[in-house]
Amino acid sequence: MSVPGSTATAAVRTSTARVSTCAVAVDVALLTIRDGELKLLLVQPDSPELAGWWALPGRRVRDDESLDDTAHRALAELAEINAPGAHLEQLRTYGDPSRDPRGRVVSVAYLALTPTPGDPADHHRARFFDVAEVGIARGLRLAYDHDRIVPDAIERARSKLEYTALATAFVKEPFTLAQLRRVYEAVWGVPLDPANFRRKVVSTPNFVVETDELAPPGPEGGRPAKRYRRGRAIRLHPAMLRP
Amino acid sequence: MSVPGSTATAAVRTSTARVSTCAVAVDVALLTIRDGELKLLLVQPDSPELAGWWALPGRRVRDDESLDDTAHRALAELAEINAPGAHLEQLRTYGDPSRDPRGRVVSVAYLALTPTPGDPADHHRARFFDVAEVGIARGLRLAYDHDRIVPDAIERARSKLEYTALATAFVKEPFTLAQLRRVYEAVWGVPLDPANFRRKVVSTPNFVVETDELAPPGPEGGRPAKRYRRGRAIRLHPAMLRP
DNA sequence: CCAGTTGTAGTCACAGTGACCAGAACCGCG
DNA sequence: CGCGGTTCTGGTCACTGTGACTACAACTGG
Repeated sequence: MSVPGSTATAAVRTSTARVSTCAVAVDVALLTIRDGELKLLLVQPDSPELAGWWALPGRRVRDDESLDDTAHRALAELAEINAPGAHLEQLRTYGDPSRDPRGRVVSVAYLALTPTPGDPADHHRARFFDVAEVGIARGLRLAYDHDRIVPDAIERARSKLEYTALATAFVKEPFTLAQLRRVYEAVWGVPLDPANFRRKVVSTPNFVVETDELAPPGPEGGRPAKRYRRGRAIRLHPAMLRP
Repeated sequence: MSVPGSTATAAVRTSTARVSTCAVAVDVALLTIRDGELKLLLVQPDSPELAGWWALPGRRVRDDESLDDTAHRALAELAEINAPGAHLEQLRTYGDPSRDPRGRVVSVAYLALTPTPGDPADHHRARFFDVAEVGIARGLRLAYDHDRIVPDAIERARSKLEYTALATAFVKEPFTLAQLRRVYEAVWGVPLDPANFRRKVVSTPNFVVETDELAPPGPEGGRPAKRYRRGRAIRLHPAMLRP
């Protein structure tokens, strides 16, 4: 029951002995949508012994830097992605003592969502991968414990689409409801009925706000679609449950 | 747009310079239900300059210790609570550079839920507080940034009761549906209709499993209630939304 | 036995949703 | 120009889940 090596009386003393100052890092799982598919940003680590492996962009935390700043810096330095407006939220912290073979590193994982960036990430050592590829780990080797972080990030995104207005973080403003629907379809991996989706979105208060603009039809033709902007709603009431 | 003091070329080098190894701590927000009210465990910090203040039980992470182990150790050492079966989950990590005046400490906050423990926590420097007291911070001084962690913990518990079977973590097995209902009422702070609550719980697959035992009526009398055990469901489909 | 309390079962109206269908507004082509 | 093909938008209908409520069951103490 009780923890070995400690007693209640010893606990009263200020505990500075036997306490390590481990390194703290931030790893970012950046998701975006490209070609109608959900994509994950991965980079090749610096370490020569990890050649051929891929990893989430991550940086160690500097002493004067907030965790959010470290996340932004990791994206900027490792993938040249500067998106100060991107949605960024903590996922969870991975602190297993053996997760990094080079020593004790506690990693704060972040989830980032952006509209498709202008392809600056395909430079040097950063690429977007289809999440289906990563999920089955088909030949793709993920470094450290990032194969545990990635599924958590994807599941977080999938579930947050249900009860928050987070889907709008994937599209540039203004957007059509079809674009927003394709976000849900890509993240959830299921087709949705356009009419029911529309009814649900416009009936949810402050999810999106209508503009008077029209979007030109795509290459397939079709009726022009109204353009919308993000509403001020954070949570959706009631939620939009996946089928 | 770009991060000051860093360039893309500098990023390729292995970055060991300018990186701090900050201290990592775990703080635990333990919630339980006593006298029909939601209670939060707080302790008096060791530091003499924090006399009169209260804080979440927290410990620094040792180098061979997982974060979960540190959370259990914090509860054991600071409040003599040894509950290996208690529900424990990460809340989020607080890493603002100025959150601890004594230096850079990154804190991984945990949420813990237990059935009412046998009052061992009222010893030396640990007490349960009504969350209403803490919420309004009525004369209660919370150390560090724990006044930010506590509302996050309470809100997490409230929302997780909606879409997970977590309410059963607050009651000892076997339990009656009235006990389970009082969990929801205490955490959400609203009364629920007994009949509708019952219909909802038993119709949700694998939320609870019926036994053939009966619980004796309480001091107010009344019909004996059937006893139930936790089902194997983790998530509730559909969710039990708060009114 | 009776009033009070709690647990359990059922009824009714209503909101939200999935599965459709139909029309509106564009496209390219003959 | 008409016409089929496509997408967007509005509507109907059946069904589910829920809130409000009533009724009954099974115990208590006086």
